Amino acid sequence: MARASTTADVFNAIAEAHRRQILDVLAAGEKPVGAIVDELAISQPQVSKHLRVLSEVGLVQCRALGRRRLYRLNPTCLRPVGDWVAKYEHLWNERLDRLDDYLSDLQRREGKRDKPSQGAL
Amino acid sequence: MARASTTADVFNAIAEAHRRQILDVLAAGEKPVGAIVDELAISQPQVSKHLRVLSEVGLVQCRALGRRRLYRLNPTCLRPVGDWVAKYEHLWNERLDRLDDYLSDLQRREGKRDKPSQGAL
DNA sequence: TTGACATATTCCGTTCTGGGAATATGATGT
DNA sequence: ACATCATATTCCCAGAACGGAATATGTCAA
Repeated sequence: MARASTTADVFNAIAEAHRRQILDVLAAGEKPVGAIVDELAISQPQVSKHLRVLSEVGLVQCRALGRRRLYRLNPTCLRPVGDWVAKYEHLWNERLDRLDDYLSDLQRREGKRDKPSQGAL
Repeated sequence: MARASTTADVFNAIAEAHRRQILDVLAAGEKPVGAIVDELAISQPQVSKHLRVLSEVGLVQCRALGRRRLYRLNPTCLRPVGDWVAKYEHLWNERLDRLDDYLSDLQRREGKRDKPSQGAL
């Protein structure tokens, strides 16, 4: 079967560092291809190809203006990624979470902090 | 140059759906390879290969116990991904953000809501 | 030691990739 | 019509991927 297509999935699309850089540039606002080429050190054909991938997964949208094409970020498509990593966020913030829980418990119950907070992992 | 190695980067490592599934399984706690093979519908060699990739980028860690190998999630390595998508979170929550801003302005200034909120994007 | 079990590795084939170079498409201005 | 600018596409290549099948490694039990 070989590797999945980069356009199969937002996860595959953002696996490429250059593509993430392009999204970062577009996060500042709608821009024509040339502006991306200038900001990053990528050749124009490469930028166009990456933009094609990003647009096929819906991460960017295009609008023609004269002989330029303005690309704009469509951040909604990053939600699946955000949701997926969010599941792990509390794990790498575990220490802080426990502190928060502890403080919340202190505030709420005023001295009855004894919940063992189910030590999974 | 061809495509980047899956072990080059956490982003590349999690691009594969099967690898994300494995991480999801391990989020519940340390498990031997066989348990992952049972929970998911992936052959044992494939699971081992995916675990190797995940371990090379640091996403999982291994511990030998008898003839089994217990794999455990190392969620810290997902932070770069979390941080990267976090930059976009406020964009896909924009409507809520604007509502929040609006309400804050209402509360703070009591009726002077006229700031055009700089329409970037 | 021998056999059964748990996991890792190697070999193979198909598929898809990112980059470079060259070229095609398309719009603007004169 | 023409030259120029802005972008997209095609052709090519080396490299890497996943999956399957087979095999190697390593551990326990008797």
